[in-house]
Amino acid sequence: MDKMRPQVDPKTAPAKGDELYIDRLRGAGLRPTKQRLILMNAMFGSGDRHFTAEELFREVGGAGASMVLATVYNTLNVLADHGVLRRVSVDGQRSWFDTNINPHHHFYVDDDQQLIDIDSSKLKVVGMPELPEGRALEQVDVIIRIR
Amino acid sequence: MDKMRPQVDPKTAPAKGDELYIDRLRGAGLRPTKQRLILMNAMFGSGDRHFTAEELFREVGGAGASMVLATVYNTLNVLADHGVLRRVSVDGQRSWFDTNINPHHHFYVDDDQQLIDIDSSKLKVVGMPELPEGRALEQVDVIIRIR
DNA sequence: ATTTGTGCAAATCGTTTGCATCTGA
DNA sequence: TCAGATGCAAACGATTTGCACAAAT
Repeated sequence: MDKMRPQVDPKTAPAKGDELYIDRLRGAGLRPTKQRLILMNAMFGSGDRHFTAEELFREVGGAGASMVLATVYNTLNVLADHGVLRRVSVDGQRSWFDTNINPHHHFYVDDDQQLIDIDSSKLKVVGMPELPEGRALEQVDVIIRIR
Repeated sequence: MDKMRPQVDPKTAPAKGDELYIDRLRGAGLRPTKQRLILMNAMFGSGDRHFTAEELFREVGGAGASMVLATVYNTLNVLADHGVLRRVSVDGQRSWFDTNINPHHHFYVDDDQQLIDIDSSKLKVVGMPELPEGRALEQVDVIIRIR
């Protein structure tokens, strides 16, 4: 089995559409590195989407490509921690990420492990209870599991 | 404690409340084994609660005790699959289980990794969208993350 | 006698970490 | 220059699995 082989490859030089992502990264206080730009392009290049670290890694070339799996994990975590991505917990196994950071909800198709957005204008949570003493609201997740 | 009465190892002797659990297991089509009864007692012995496999394992004696960790995992999975327990996904790391199988929701305190029930009479989801073609509703999870 | 469950250890899977090296500001 | 990123391999934690043995029906 071939090991991941990272390399400095000229073909991965910043593309023209990158200014947007460079700004977005800088705006979050993050350095726009080559790897991050590759990931941003892959993630945000085609509308709202959901993926795991492994999936995104394969998408940008997998083993022997532009970066190492650990970098994908690190980057996704950093981006989620800085509000560029949203983390979604659907199963106890792996972490999902969502390019849509606006409040919204999800269908989760158990059988084919797929996330589908639900606009927050349609589905609402009413009767939000008082939070326990001294706690602050962080996020409301609604996951509708279907099969 | 009564010293006159011969002591029986609580790990091997069915307790008096066990008929209830035996029925509940049989009702779910499961054999009431010694290990399962120990777990049922621990889980359901004190109102609604939340726990991970590891936690429950420690509670019933941990290593060198009444059963092996893998059995706890297997049992919890079987019980959840048969509707005796409810699985709750809050983080991408480990699986939580809930003894309350009635529809209800949760606070999740991020900092101390704690689940708190929210009665479903208070908090409701309105505007449930149509399910995607050919899908059936399985469960609705609302998790209010707080810190 | 069959079927089902358990013990145990090894394997697997997803993810993180330590450290040397590299890179962007 | 120098904090911050990345490569890489090893470590890790949670969970599952394979197989021989034990227990429940």
